[in-house]
Amino acid sequence: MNCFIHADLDAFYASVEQLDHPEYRGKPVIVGGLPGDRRSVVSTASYEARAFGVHSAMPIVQAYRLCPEGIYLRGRMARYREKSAVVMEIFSGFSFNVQQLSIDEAFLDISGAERVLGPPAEAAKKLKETVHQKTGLTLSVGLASNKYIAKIASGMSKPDGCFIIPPGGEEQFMRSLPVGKIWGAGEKTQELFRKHGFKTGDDIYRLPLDSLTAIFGSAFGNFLYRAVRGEGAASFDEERGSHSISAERTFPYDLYDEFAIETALFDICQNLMFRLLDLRWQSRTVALKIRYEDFSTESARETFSSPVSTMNELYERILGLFRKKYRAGRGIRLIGAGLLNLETGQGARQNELFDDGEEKERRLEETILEINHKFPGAALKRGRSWLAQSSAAAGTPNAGPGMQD
DNA sequence: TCTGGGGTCCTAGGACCC
DNA sequence: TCTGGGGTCCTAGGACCC
Repeated sequence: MNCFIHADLDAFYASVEQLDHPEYRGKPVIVGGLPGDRRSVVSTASYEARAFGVHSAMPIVQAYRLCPEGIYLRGRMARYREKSAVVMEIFSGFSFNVQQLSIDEAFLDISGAERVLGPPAEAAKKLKETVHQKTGLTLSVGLASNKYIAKIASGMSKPDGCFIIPPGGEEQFMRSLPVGKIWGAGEKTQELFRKHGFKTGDDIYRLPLDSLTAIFGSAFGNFLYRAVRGEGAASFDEERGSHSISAERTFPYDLYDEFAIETALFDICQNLMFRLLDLRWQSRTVALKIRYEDFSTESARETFSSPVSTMNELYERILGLFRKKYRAGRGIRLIGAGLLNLETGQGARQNELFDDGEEKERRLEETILEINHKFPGAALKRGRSWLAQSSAAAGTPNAGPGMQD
């Protein structure tokens, strides 16, 4: 009999802050931005803050209106990752098959582990106790015969709870479930549910497959058909196929100046290139994203015959897309770039394809990456002015390294 | 109340080939 | 002399998740 635990840390970022700062305990803590930060949103609100109506993804200015006495923090990702690693390590002690979904949640396959862990309900209880004892954090847990239902169950047990769907009870659970709790159905789909008068899983259960696919499309219609019958989603079990990395920036005020926009793009490309080298992956497809003042969003992408090999090359590819796409005069609130369809670096690089300048360039970048890696405080970067000179000189790096610290 | 950043997956349509 | 069908690769946009 299959048995999965979905374990989810409660109000994770806010809880870590309350642990590290005892004076925050019992008070509304809002992680995501300071009250004056334009265009920031709430990342995590402590349960004390939620009582004021503050929740994730809410603009900070709105949160401040609801809860001016709150403690506002920008957040410390490095610290959260550290705590997360400790928790994931504890999970590994309970299951050989831990599938981490994000920084604060994971599936634990405990099928057939009854002799070691005791009955599943006992295992879940012990897991919560161990995490609390060793980290001070509380955990919400869902237990079911498949991952999809375990995930929904943990959400319904929050905070610090445990919700068990007994084997054989899956279909009944899904049919009585309010559609608002169906995982994977967001705002737009909820609108469709309302339009068709669907209130619970049972309303979906009654429809034949072809009606569901007519309303929701082929993929999601099939998914719903299975979900309300208590069957797990296949997508949780498959290996993730494609990979991509991206970086974007929202400006506090809309940008109109092309030089300023291109400077931001340069920074973003630099960040991307270093991450790409660090991962030792390759990509032939670059992508650009522009969000305008009215929040309308456009994107462009292009696949090249060869992978991106240097920072210079990445920037030129992205810049090419930007100049084709951007209609001058429109205010830009966000600019972003990405590398799609990442492939593993296939052992030896095709160095023979690079000319001398490119090869030197690439090595310089790798050196900078390495220094940044060893001395995280150094923040070594290549200046944009240096790049402009170097590309004008057709790949002959000049002596002045143009690094800023 | 104006709406982050980093991801994944799906859809529809075009180009091209056999 | 008016137009099939399948496969593959690519692009833009959108929905959703944490």
